[in-house]
Amino acid sequence: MFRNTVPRMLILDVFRESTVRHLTADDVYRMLVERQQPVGMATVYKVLSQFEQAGILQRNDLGQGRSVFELPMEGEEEHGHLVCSNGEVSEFTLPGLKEELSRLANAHGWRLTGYVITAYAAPAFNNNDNDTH
Amino acid sequence: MFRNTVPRMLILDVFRESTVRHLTADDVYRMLVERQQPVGMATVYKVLSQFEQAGILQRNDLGQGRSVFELPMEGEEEHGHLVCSNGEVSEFTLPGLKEELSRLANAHGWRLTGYVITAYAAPAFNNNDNDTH
DNA sequence: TTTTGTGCAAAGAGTTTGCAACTAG
DNA sequence: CTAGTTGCAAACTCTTTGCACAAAA
Repeated sequence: MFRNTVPRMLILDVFRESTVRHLTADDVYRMLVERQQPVGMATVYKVLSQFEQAGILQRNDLGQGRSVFELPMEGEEEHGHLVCSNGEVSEFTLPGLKEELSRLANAHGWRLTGYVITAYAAPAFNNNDNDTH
Repeated sequence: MFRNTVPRMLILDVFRESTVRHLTADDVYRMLVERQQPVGMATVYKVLSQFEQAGILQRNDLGQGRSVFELPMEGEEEHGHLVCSNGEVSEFTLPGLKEELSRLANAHGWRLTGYVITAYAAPAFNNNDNDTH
C-alpha cells in the first residue's frame, strides 16, 4: 500500500514549494488548479489525511471546523498558532506546556494524546471588535 | 431588545439545572425535548449565540467544528479543556498563559482577542491509539 | 400595533464516503 | 492481474439564514 502516484506527489510539491506554511485543503486544491495540475477535492482530502497519519504532514484544527496542514520542520517542537483576523497565521511554542498538560491528564487517570492551542488576535489599531473569533 | 421569552428562560434553566457543565447546542435541544418543552433547533442556536454575546454563557470551540457552552463561574479565570476519548470533559487553568499569549500577539503588532487550549486524552489503560484526535 | 422572537425548511461550509473507472506494481 | 487510487456526486455534521407567523412590550 501507499503507492507512488501523481496526485500524491503533486500535493507534496505544493507544500514543499509554497512560501506559505499553513495550507487548508482548499488552498491545496486551488494551488493545483492554478498549476494546471488539478486533483479532485476528494483526493486532496484523502491524501492529506493519509499524509497526516503517515507523519508526512501535521494537521492543526484552527476551530470552527477548519484545519490547516503543514510540513513538519526538522526537530521542531509542538507549537501553537496565533491567528490574526487579517488572515495571517504565525506559530509559537510554550516550553513545558506539553509536560504540564500530561501531568493534568495523568491526574485524571488518562494519558495525553495531543493538544491544540490557538490564540486569536486582531491588528492592534483596528476598532472592529466583532471578531473575538 | 432582548425580551423575556419562554424559550430563552428554558434554555437558561437547562444550564442552571444540568449536572453536566459543558453542553452542545444539540445537548440543550435534546434536554428540552426530554423535558417536554421543546424549542426549535434554530432558536437554540440563536439564543446560545445571543447569550454568548451578552456574556451569559461562554462558548468554547473544541475543534472539528464543535462548540460547547457553559455558564461562567463567579470570578472564574479563563480555562482550557481536557477532553477524554471517553467523552468526559474537564477544565484546567494555566496561570500566566493569557499574559504570555498577549505578549506574543503584541510582538506582531496585534492584540490578543482570545485563545483556546484543548488537550486530548485517552483512558490510561486503553491501547486503542487511533484517537489522537 | 410596533418590534422582537420563534422555528421550519433551506442553505452553507468544511469534510467524508460510496463506488465505478483507472493505474501502479 | 489485482490491490490500491482517483474523483464525481452524494451524504454528513454542525451551524446559520430567510421568512411567515406568533408573542412581548
